Amino acid sequence: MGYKIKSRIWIESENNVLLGEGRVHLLKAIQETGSLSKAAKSLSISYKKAWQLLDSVNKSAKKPVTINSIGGKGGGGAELTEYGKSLVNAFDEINKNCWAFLDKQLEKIKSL
Amino acid sequence: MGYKIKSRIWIESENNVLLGEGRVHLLKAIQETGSLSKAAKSLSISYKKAWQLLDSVNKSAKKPVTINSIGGKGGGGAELTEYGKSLVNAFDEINKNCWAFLDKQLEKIKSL
DNA sequence: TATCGTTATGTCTTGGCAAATATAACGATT
DNA sequence: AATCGTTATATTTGCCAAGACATAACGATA
Repeated sequence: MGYKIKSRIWIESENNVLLGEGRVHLLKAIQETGSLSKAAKSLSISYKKAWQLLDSVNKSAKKPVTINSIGGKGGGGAELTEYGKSLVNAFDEINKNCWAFLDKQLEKIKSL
Repeated sequence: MGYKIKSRIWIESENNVLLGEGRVHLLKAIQETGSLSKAAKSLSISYKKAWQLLDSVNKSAKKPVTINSIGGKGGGGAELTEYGKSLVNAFDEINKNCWAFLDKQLEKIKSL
């Protein structure tokens, strides 16, 4: 019965997308599973798409966001760096603040 | 050399999109040109796309946003209602406020 | 050195959306 | 009733991005 205000935010670095909601979801899934391929499965996206996203994040960031290992015990894996974790946390916080801010602004529409 | 934060906001009503940036651009162009077909040309989108967008806006809104006339002098035309004008103004204001808010939040990323 | 489950890429196919095209309906003006 | 530039809508065509598929590279372990 009411209006809702929705938003999507993202962070760019030198005209490249660094972080958005999809990328943050992926980073969180990597943190939980310890592997890029498992993260892709848990998000129901192809491994290729996940890899391209992560590659783009790491190329846009000033410091590495993940450490990826190939081969070895278990075949390899991926994990977030401390920098990556703090980026994810900062993005989440900004996003939540933005939602709260927009909810207040919505009154301007409802009163019309 | 710096990070930028970007956003896209939109307003939904009963799970239908009422207003977004594209729709607001279209409404402004209608206001300036007095016609949906001229508005479509000025935005370099097809007439069909413009018509579908406007139709969706009018179906989602509680009151008419435009008055469209078919035939007659000049073939017809479209113009914003007072309600339509106030919706556009409210959206613009919310959007600008959002940008300013996010610019402040960006410090949380820069300091990492 | 054979195995294993990853990361890292290239290629090929397809489904859905956008654009182009066509045409009907309309009504004030002449 | 003929004209005109719209609004309104259906149909077809074309294109691109996402997905499916395939495969190479890797290195710890045994």
